[in-house]
Amino acid sequence: MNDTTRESDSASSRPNKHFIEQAIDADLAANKAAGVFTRFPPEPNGYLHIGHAKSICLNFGLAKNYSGTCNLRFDDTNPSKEETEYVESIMEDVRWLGFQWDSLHYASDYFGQLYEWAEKLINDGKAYVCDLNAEETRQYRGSLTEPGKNSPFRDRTPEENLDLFRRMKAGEFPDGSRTLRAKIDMASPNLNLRDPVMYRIMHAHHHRTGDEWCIYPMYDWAHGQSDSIEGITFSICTLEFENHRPLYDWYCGALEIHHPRQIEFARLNMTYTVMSKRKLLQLVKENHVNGWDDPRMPTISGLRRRGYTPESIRNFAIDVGVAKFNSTIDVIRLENAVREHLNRVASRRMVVFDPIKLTITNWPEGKVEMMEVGNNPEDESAGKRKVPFSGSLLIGSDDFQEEAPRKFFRLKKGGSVRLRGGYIVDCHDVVKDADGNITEVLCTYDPETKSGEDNSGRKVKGTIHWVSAGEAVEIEVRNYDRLFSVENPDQTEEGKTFLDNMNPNSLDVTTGYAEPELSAAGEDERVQFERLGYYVVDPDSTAEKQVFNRIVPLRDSWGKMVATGKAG
RNA sequence: UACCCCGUGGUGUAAUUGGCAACACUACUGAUUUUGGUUCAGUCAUUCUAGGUUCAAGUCCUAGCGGGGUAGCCA
Repeated sequence: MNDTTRESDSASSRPNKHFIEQAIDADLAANKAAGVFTRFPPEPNGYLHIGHAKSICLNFGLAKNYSGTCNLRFDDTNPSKEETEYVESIMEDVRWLGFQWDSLHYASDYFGQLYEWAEKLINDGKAYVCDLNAEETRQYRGSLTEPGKNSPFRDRTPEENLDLFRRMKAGEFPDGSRTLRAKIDMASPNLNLRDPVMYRIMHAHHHRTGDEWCIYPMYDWAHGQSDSIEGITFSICTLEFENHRPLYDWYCGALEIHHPRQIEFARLNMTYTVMSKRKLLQLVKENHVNGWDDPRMPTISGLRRRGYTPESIRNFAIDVGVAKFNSTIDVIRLENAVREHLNRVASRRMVVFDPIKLTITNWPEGKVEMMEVGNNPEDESAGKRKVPFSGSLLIGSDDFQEEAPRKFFRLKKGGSVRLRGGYIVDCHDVVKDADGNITEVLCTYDPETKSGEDNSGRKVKGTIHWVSAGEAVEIEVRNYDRLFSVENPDQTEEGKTFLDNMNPNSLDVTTGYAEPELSAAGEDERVQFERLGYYVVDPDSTAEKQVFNRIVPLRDSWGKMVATGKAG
């Protein structure tokens, strides 16, 4: 499959550049930046989700379009939350999305340099060791409307600070007893500038540095400096860091080091899902879903298992745009992106759910005819496959009604329908059980109407899919739906949580009866079940039984007519 | 109630930086169709409000209104 067509992510080919590209163009033109060097800086404390995918596409895309570089850097400054499992999943997800980092880094690689720079700030009188505990620090900080008060330890001499800081590093003090703080302005209207903490004492085991350190840098102290060390020119982050930019700038200025430009954009929000790491973690830990890669999760690993293609996610990321307005994208756009891709590349197969028998009474006893059916009407080069046709077929019970409304174009008693890739059949009778339920539909076929060789001139309103009962292969089908039943799961009534908004019908497991060719589908292969939806082979498949996940259903205008009462 | 950011169709993004409000998606019409899929055509806006500058304002100015963010030793 061609993984690059249709992607208009070349900055030069798109007529209108978004505000970040415009800022980059301006800086490049003014010689304020030597090139476009970006980074994707996740904290390894959870799995990546579709919102991160937007950020990944942005950062790697910018680097690619401007012939720059993009690094992957793990922001691992808080050992109490971070794990190697997450590091590995993140690398896998970035690669799966189709990106390759120019170099791989960890903020923890810079702990030594950060420490040296901290001593420099102490010597310059720009940082001090503070003995206030967490609670006191909070009180001294003031509030949104009131200025803070200077810490009583603010005016220690550089010598005293240096001694104390070295002893902090040496492990002489217990957790939480002291911090190193930047000396900025306790009265600043920007709370981030009220002598922010640079280091806290944490006697914790770090996933990479082990027990080497017992003081760990805060985000603000580590992030910009890491950017600087790597020669990043554009440090792109989400809106909630806007208030941190003055501090980002202050640190680079105080250190007199390479000074990247931080630019903030609005993170992705999407309907019918939650995006916070905390909530995703809760869904996993409390077993509301089957792990991080549950196909209903908005995680990249979940979307991957669901059957989404990297190309469709990249197209989606471009489609939603980049701006500073805090918006919520309709999940339909994500679904459309994968439909658009799969319509072009997925082979069509026939699979019947909830079957009803269709017997062709004028079919030669025991005859099985192999029909040649195109794999993809959108792509002639996809070739054909053979589908067995016989006198004993299965069709979906949805596709038959004994007496049907005028707009019902499927099979009804006394009516006709085209069997996709087969013949036109005419229904003359039904068989019912003792309770009056239809158990079998009796038809005759019209030999003049064979698919591809039909010279009969007959026109029928509808075409339905089918499988030959004798040759049908049973498969397990997992029909997934949205995890939440409301647009904004976070909007809850008093006393309820987002969990109360979960969709109880987000997974429906059923048996499918498939044409034999489907057995050839290998792991990860995506196909369209004709008239139903796009499906992917799930890794739970065994030699005995294939398992398919529904990626997304086809648009269903008949279903919509039924739902809105316009089907009569 | 302090500071910062943001307000353009139902949704999301544009508007050559002061010159006919455009594109995509949804919805609704209709056409085509051996998938009720796909495809094609059409319809859907007092640019948050009020003033001001200007021949001309979505864009500039003033005031207001609305939304989001910020008081972790999280990132």
